[in-house]
Amino acid sequence: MKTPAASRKAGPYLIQRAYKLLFARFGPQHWWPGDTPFEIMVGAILTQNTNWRNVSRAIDNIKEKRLLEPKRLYEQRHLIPSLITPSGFYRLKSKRLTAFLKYFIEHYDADINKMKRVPTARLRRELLGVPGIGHETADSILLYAVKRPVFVVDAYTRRIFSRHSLFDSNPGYEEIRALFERHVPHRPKLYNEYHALIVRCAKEFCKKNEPRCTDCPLNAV
DNA sequence: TGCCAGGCCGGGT
DNA sequence: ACCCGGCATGGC
Repeated sequence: MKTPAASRKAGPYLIQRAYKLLFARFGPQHWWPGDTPFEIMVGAILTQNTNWRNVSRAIDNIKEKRLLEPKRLYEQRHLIPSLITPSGFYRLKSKRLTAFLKYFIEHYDADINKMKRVPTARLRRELLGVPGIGHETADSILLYAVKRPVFVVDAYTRRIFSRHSLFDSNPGYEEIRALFERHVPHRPKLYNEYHALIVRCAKEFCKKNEPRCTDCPLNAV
C-alpha cells in the first residue's frame, strides 16, 4: 500500500486546517455567482480561462434577449457567438455551449431534476463526453448546479497549494481531487465553500506575478 | 504596454 | 505520459 505522491505532505490535518484558516479570514463566499442551475452551467463553460467579469457580460447579453433557457437558447443558437463575444474564445465557446445544450436537452429534456437522479460517477462520465467539457467544467457543474460533494480543482488550487508547499510533486487533476475528497467530509456546502475560498485567497493574496503572498492566511499552515 | 483571467483540445515528441 | 500552441476579450 503506497501513499500517493500528492498526499505525502498534505494529509488530513493540513487540508482541514487550510480550510479553517481561509474561512476564518474571508467568511462565507456565497458561490456560485448565478441564480439558477442552468445559469451556473452556462457560466461554467464560459469562464474557461476567462475573467468572470467578461463572463458576466456575456450572460447579461443572453438574459437581455430572454434566452437564458436551454431550449430557447438552443433554437436560437445562431445568436450565441454575438451574445457571448465579451467572454472571449467566442467561436470555440459557442460550439461548446451548443454541444452542452444538445446533450442537456436530449438526455434530460433540459430538466435539472432528471439530471439529479443520476449517480455522480455516471454524470461525470457523460459530461466529460461532451466536447469542450473537461475535468474542471464537469466538476463545477456537478458541485454548483447538481449539488454533489465534488472538489473542483482549478489553476488557483494548484498555485496556492504548490506555493505553500502542500504538494511535493506535480499531481494530476484526479490525484488532487481524490486527495481532497478523502479528507473533506462529503457535504456539498463544504466543497462549495472550500473552492470559493481558494479562489478568493488566490485573487487577493496569492497572485501569479507576486510570488510573495504577504498576509496570506495560508502562511500559517 | 504586456500580462493575466475560475480550460480544453489536438498534434507532436 | 507529458508539452505546446491556438483560441479572444477586456482590465489593470
